[in-house]
Amino acid sequence: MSKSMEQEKADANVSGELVFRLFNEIGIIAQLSTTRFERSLPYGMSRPQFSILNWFCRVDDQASPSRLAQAMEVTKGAITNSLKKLEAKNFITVSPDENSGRQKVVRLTPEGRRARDEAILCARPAFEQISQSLSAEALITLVPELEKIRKVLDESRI
Amino acid sequence: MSKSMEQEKADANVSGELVFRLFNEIGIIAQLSTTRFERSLPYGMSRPQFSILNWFCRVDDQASPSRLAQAMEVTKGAITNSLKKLEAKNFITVSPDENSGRQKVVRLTPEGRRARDEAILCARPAFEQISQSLSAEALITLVPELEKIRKVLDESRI
DNA sequence: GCTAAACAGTTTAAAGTTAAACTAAATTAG
DNA sequence: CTAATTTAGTTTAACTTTAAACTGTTTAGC
Repeated sequence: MSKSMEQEKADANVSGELVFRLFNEIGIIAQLSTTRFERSLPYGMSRPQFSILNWFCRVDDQASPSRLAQAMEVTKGAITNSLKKLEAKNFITVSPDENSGRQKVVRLTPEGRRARDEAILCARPAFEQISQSLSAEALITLVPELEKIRKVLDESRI
Repeated sequence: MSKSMEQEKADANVSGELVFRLFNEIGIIAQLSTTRFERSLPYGMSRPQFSILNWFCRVDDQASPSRLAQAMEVTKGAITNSLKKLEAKNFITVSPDENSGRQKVVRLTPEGRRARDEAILCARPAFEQISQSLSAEALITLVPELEKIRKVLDESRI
């Protein structure tokens, strides 16, 4: 085996180990931060429910349930469930689509928008401590790298 | 309001927004990578089950269920459930603790160790693609930063 | 020693998720 | 135009997790 091949193999092992650790850390952080985040949310809102409201504020003002399912990366059944909860709280409206009899149109209500803004305010303190113990520079490099990883995973979804 | 105070506030907002995006990305990556990882695992092993086997290989060769619950960051009930599954597959043994009538001792079996090694082999291809589309340098800076965040979250757990 | 508190583990109910079956509507192909 | 396929959304069953109640054991305090 040539020297360069050996080196390549070593690199691969190091990367493999690092990728493994990477996803391990990410899994633990996701678990801990989701728990913390959900506890801080108002109106008995869950993280998936918040994500839907937030999506409407950031991406589009209306969508079909299946589009939301894709955006949230969950099954259609899960979305059906979440939309029922949000509708019961008057945070969204669900109406038939005039252009397609098999689709529905989901829209944010003004109450939903207010609830989302409030949720962000409520969650802020829970994360302020973390933002204090992390340097701004670290965050600035971290976030784009994670976005890249998310995109790779997302585009190569099975 | 003084100039520096204004600047401070702006920094806080930027950090707040970044922290928010950080945990959002982490949540999505965790979801996508966990799905991918679990699909690649052999013996109908779940991620929590794998984590337990992996813990025994990396940290200690025996432990009580409650120590595992703390290490895995899940409730005792969840551990009871996972240990039953692992015991049914003969990947662990659960015996009474001779020194304490209320504790149990969980140990990895040789089959469990083999299953863990096999799981790592099975999972490797699923992550190889990611490790190729990420630079080694990026990984090397990313992982320690995430470890730091995990520790902050972990130490300040509510 | 005895009682109260703390601790380890299990069980239960409630909640949320997935995969798959199902209903209904739209599209495609012949 | 009709039949087959695909698509949208709901429902169901199985599973996992949490929080809380519960059982049994150990430790502390008096």
